[in-house]
Amino acid sequence: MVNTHDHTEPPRKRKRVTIADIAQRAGVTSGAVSLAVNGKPGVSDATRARILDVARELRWRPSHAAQTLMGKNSEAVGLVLARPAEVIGEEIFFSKFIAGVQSTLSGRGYSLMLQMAEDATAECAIHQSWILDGRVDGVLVLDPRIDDPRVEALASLDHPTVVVGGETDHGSVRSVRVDNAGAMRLIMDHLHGLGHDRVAYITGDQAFRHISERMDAFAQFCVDQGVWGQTLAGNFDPARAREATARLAGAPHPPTAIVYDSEVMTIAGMSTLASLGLRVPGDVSVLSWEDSTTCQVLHPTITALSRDAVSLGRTAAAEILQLIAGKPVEQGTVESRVVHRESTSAPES
Amino acid sequence: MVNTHDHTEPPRKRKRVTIADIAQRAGVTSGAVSLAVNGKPGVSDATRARILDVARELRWRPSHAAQTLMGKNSEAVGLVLARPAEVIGEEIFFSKFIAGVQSTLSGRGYSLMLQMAEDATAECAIHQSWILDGRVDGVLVLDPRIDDPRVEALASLDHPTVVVGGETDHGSVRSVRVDNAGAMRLIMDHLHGLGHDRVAYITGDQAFRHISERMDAFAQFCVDQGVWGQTLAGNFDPARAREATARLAGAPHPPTAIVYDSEVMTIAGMSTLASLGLRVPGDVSVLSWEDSTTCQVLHPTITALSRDAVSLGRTAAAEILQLIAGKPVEQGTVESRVVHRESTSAPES
DNA sequence: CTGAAAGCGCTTACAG
DNA sequence: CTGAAAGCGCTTACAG
Repeated sequence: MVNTHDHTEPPRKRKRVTIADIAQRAGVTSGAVSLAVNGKPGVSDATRARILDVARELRWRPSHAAQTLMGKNSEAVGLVLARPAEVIGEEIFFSKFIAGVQSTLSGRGYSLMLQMAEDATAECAIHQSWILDGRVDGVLVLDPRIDDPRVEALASLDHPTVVVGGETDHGSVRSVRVDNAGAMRLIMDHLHGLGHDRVAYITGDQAFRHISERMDAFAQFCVDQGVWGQTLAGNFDPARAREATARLAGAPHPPTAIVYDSEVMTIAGMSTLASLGLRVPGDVSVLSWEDSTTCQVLHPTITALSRDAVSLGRTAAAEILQLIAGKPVEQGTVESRVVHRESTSAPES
Repeated sequence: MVNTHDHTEPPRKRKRVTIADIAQRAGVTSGAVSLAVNGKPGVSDATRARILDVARELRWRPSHAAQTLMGKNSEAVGLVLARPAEVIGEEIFFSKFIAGVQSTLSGRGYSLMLQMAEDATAECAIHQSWILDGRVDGVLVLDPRIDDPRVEALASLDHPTVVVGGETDHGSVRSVRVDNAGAMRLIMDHLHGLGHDRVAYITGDQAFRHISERMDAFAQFCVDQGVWGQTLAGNFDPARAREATARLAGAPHPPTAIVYDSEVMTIAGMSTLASLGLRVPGDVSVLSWEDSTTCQVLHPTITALSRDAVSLGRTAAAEILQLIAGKPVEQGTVESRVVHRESTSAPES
């Protein structure tokens, strides 16, 4: 018996539906289909309706690759994280920021391209290849360092770029202004207002521009207001925050308040104080430069600077979207405020 | 005076360097260039060397769009998060998982496409468009729900898919096995071993498969070992965890140990206990199903199930990469262990 | 309003 | 080993 199936096509991947298929079925040319599906003038309403019907029926979807080849936007924004996986996994800031970026992007149908890099050089290389490949329409740069090479490199590519936490407006580069100095003044006003005049500040990595801005503002405030201010340079490492805290607590004349640069550092510091038998806020007030659920539920609850990383992300996303669309950028400002909770009070002595 | 600049070209975007440019400059055809730069046979070593030199000199980079149009892989993996931005910003699991995925992906030059979605239906739509657009080579699905529609939908697309936290191997769909039942047994062994026989479990959202697996294992253990076990269904909301904790604490015969399904819930519960004047672990032991720096630095430090979300992410990424490469998938298992800290001890009574 | 054609930047048979 | 050509799926002038 002859196998009549010998001549059937091999079961190759079901072929993609193209505008040519639609054109054939609708009895027009592929050019007409292109105009119709893109809502451009050049086809009659009747023809357009017929073409759209066929497209729907065939479940056609435009080929993203072909469209990009013709110069269409990729509808994606790039973000490279140049920090170790462990830090990104711990610091609540990153997930909040990304969540904020996402919520704005998703609303407009944009995706986020995310990658991690060893250092700023690798980060640049990734941004560059994404941009040259047309895989992203713009990129977001986080936490510029002092004399950051990335800003320069990206400016020379002349593509939409938004820097978060630096004041670099430069060619096609815009930035989300984060008023670190102002936020530090809010913090110091809060503590000074409560009556503290011996304040310590345990910092993150001062190679970052935002950290150095905070340090400057701290020093400035102390000088202006006659507050005894002690800065202990850290690097976001909780172990180091613990040491610094212990050193301060053991000093002959310890501070009455301590400010920490991150949530993780704050928690580490508080537990150190507790283990040394010091009461918060009775013996020393504590303030965190990052708010979180943990700050709200810990005992005592922690007074924190709420700069709202989620809306920082939203703002950055909104700016890059405007830049991509070629609209004038409404430079967003992210508000910070001090949320007063149990961990700060007037000094007892 | 005649403006000699009238005839200069407008300063349009500097044109892309293509293989045609290389071909012309090297005196060959573009076909030859393609073979040369892709390391394929068909050109002599001398020609190849010359072509590569020119390509380097012209700083040529292949057009990603043109390559995908010809069927090349996109070198990106997709992940859609179907949870509210607030939850993603708070739960440490997500950032750890993403960090883990990234660290494996980046090592192989892959990027992550990330997007947030309202619900599972929207998530499916995004995955589908990414896959059909050829923007991703495979997708990762997190936390399958009971009777999850996503798995079925993705299986029908016949593209590499890895489900994290479900046991669904099905067509082109693989899964990272997370032994929730076994982990719950570890937890209960720990508590039972300390002498607890009245244990409460405050859960996350039981619509998730992984939560329901944990609940089943909890009930099973209690029945088998004669432990009085009380499950209070929650939904990851710290406020709800707080209520549940207060209710338990106020019961006529309260539990001697409480297990929480997430870090945020645990912290909320601990602070509730503290505000009710109950000591941890003196009056009640506390155990968290998610480990973090916070668990390590809180006072008391929190006994936690360390399932290592970072390596879960790494494993998932490794599997999807194998699936994409068409290699047999070595199904990874993520180990869990109970890290014993201060918040659990033998019951005092 | 509609059709026929060129082109985006690459890859891949097919001849020489 | 090398050249000339077709094709991937779209968009966009350019004629009718």
